[in-house]
Amino acid sequence: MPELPEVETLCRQLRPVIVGREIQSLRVIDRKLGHLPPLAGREVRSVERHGKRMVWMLSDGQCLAFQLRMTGRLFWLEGGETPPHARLVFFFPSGRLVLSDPRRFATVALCSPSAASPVADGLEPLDPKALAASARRRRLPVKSFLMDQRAVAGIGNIYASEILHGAGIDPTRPACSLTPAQWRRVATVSARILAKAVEARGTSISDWRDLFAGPGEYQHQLRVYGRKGERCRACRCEILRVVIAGRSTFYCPTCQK
DNA sequence: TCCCATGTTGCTAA
DNA sequence: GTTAGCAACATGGG
Repeated sequence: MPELPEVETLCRQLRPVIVGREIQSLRVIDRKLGHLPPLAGREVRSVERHGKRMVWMLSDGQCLAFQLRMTGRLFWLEGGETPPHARLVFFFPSGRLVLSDPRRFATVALCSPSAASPVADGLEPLDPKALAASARRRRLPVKSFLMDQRAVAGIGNIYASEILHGAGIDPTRPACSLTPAQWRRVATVSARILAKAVEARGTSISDWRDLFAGPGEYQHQLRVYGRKGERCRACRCEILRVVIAGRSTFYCPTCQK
């Protein structure tokens, strides 16, 4: 599923295509998405992102929030084709935007034009002191802490493993046990990895595709995720897989302490 | 057939 | 209060 870099990729591709354009009509294919208010005739004023959530600001003051969850995808189509698992279609003058979602976990809902979220977004430079402060009483594994959307917005299972490898930190360490220097490493590495993943238009491990159905390229730069039994590119030791809070976690026992 | 899956929420129990 | 564990959501791929 899309994490921050994948959602950011969609936002960047979507802006030139729909910002300033009017939604002509809407077709709800999957009733599980629930009731959507009338949107026809509204113009999309902006496309924003916070963490893994995409938000459209509309000309009537409403905000529409997308949570793609595990398998939600957005595709821009100008021809007549319809992708598999289409759940929702926005008709614009120049084409259609389709929400495709095999597992049907994605949500679309109106939200209030909220003030800035108090949670730092992973693409912004993280403040190591603030990270340390919010982890001060958290004994859960630092990997789970990084994936807690209330701590940092946007980091999911793939990038949590990658960031901790880059920072040289054992993912099972209690969050409260990291030193200030280690939080500085986390802050620096996190911004660098997420930015590089955005540049690469995300990670296509299995079936992530961007707005134009193109694959991302960051899977070629992964250091640990999905590499159980392979060798660490830094020290040649074997990459291990462990389960933390029910999620696959990959790390190098030599590079990460 | 079984196991796995890039997410989130809510419950239970320690 | 915190955390782990589990189920649920629902489907497809290996």
